[in-house]
Amino acid sequence: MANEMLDDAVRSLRESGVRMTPQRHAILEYLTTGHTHPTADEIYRALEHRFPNMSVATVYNNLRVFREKGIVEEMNYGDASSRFDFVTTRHYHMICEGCGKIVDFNYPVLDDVETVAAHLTGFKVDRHRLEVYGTCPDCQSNVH
Amino acid sequence: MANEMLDDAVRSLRESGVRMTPQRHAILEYLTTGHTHPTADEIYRALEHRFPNMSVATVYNNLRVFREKGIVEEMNYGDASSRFDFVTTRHYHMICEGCGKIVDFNYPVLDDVETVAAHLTGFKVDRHRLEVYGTCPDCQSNVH
DNA sequence: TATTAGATTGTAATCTTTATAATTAGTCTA
DNA sequence: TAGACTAATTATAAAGATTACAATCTAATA
Repeated sequence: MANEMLDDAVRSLRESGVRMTPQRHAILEYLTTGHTHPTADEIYRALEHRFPNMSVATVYNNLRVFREKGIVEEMNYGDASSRFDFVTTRHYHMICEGCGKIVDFNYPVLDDVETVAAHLTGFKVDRHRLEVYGTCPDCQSNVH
Repeated sequence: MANEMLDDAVRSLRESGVRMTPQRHAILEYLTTGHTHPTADEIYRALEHRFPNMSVATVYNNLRVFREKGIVEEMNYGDASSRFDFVTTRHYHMICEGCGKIVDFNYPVLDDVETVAAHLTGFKVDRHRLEVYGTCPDCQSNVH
């Protein structure tokens, strides 16, 4: 369940000395309850009715903390603002060029690419990122 | 040679009704002469001595045109500004998390990922993008 | 060469993100 | 449980990247 993910995240943050505030908890809760790839602004707007005094900076600060702790992944796509994704199992992203919709899909992890890239470039490889772009079913049928 | 790439680009743009201005030509020239993955601002600063009156908007406008025509690829990495890459042969990018350096490397095109992703999501696939992140040799030896 | 639509310029505006200082509030310990 | 310590939040300003827009200019075409 989402609750487990949330509890795990809270525990792991606590263990590394990160304090748990109501705002921070709410952002984590938002990310673990079906809201995938939101922007910072979307999170802010979703929570401002519960925290009328919350600052946008708080959202950004927390997202940075979560990213540094490996709890969320930050992604820059074509559009202006970053999107944030709660890290669960390894997955890749399919992105619609028509409407911007993002859908996760699973695929065997491309370890080989990392090995080859390390060999060719001399870099010490840390991670990789793969995105597929195309047109979602809705946008395909909306062509007129 | 770079000249061929440049000539091809100019021809293909002309054929699709894009006018060739000195500024536009200079931007293309810059992109085809060994300057890989520059930001819009880097292009602007590199050319402003030749075109003292050139506007930043011109650089952005042209990069958008080139992107729409498939002549350059736009990439958003962790840093603030987009980077632009002249499209030649298919290659992927290795990015240093220490200093931001970007190195191209070749790898068999991941057609299979596109096929699988299309099947799993119902999208019509257009293209994909892969980046590997790590630490470049320089940054590895600069750890102290 | 005259025409015309597209391109450029200059500037303002927008949008996202970060910086900063003051205030507030978790967490730890006595 | 109170007090202290320090991190987190808030509010606001600032920075930086990109876009919008109106006026001017110019490449392409006949």
